[in-house]
Amino acid sequence: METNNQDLLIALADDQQLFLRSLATLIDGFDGKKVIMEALNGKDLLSQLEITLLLPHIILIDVNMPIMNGEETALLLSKKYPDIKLVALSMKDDDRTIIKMIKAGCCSYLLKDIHPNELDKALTEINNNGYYNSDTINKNLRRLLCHDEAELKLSANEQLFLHHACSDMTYKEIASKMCLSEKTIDGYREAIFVKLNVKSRVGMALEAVRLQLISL
Amino acid sequence: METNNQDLLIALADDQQLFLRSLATLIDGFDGKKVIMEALNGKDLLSQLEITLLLPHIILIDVNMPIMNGEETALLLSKKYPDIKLVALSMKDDDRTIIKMIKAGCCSYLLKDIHPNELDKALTEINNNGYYNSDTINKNLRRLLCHDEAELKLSANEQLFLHHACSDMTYKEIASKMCLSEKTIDGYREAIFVKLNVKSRVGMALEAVRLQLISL
DNA sequence: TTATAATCAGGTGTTTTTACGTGACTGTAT
DNA sequence: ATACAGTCACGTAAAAACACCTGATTATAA
Repeated sequence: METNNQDLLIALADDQQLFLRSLATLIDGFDGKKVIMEALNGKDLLSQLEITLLLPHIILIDVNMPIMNGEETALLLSKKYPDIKLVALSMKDDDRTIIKMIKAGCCSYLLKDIHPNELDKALTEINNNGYYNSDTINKNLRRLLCHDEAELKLSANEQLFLHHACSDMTYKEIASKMCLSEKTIDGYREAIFVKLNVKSRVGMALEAVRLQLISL
Repeated sequence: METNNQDLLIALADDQQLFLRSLATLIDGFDGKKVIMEALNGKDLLSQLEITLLLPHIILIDVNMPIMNGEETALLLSKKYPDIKLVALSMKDDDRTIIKMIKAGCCSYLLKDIHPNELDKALTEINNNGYYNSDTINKNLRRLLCHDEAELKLSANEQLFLHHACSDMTYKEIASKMCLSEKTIDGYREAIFVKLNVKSRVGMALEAVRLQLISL
């Protein structure tokens, strides 16, 4: 692999192989930009970074990956390689995800349906200024950061309960599976009803899916 | 745009612009293959086809698109342009979606996480043989086509009920909203429980989301 | 130390959901 | 005409879900 001293070096992490390889091809076509690393998940990316002699300047990280997702990956990377600029890449532009990735150390959040020209521009700006935010994301950012404290916090047990609750199991069965009293389970239920602002188990389950607290 | 007489001409439809353009770049790099059309949705694709003088040999269609989704698009295309080979492109490999797209006229179903080499091979084979199916899809195909008749059929009222059931409303409220007896509603519930093979309203709601009978 | 919050657990009673059986009324295909 | 599938409706009883209350324990902060 030939690289120029002047090149802006990029690493990619995305579980969709076709997109990953395509994007690499596209970026290699950009002026002065070179993809030096392609990973299929966060773990893959980290192990590649450990053995490489040539670190990238910018890493594009898909938010939804198996094995190690975007948030975990970004958190680890921002600690271990604070000089590398991290960019979140996602299909969705929901508030919570954006906040999550920014807090995890990303200096930008790009949607997968942007135009290649904007990506090119974004990479250049991130290299020059250290950040880039698309208009659509930007206009919400202040509001997002203000509401940051209103974020949803579930305890470990509440999260586990929520997962079990998104099934055909009864609360009794869940209590038994979690080795807790039915009444404790009932407490979790009430707490989550309030936090998610719902009035029934169905509402809770669907809201959990919407907020991506659980995946289908 | 320069094309060679020998080139295999490809059209693409995908709502994620970055993927669309990247994929085009990738495919253009394949030997003897040329992307001559890129559309962001089914409607866009159809209107481009109507005004073009140069029809593609193969069209890659994303299953999930806004405005006009993959299934509708494939159905229309296979009627209007029976000579063009249609290929479904999707992130998910769930049975129902595959069946849907094959029935809509696609001669192949490819996952977005395949390796570029396999895509290249697939395109060549589709041009030569008229079809291509990846191993993972292929091994299920016979089973899928057998179970085809077991497809899910909900009456209009059952569908409406299902939508209402995916909310915080009680069955009583749903009955009132649908101007039906609670007992009738109860009948819908039982029928859908059997059809979706679930044992509770939560299971029903989540399964409905999984099967994309309802959207969030 | 006291206060504060988080977690776990129990009690009581109501409402909702679920299971199962029955029958009437359509339309329509044989 | 008969048989069949689909829709709507009612009844009963048990199980599950929900609301609102209390108190014990533990950890952490003021």
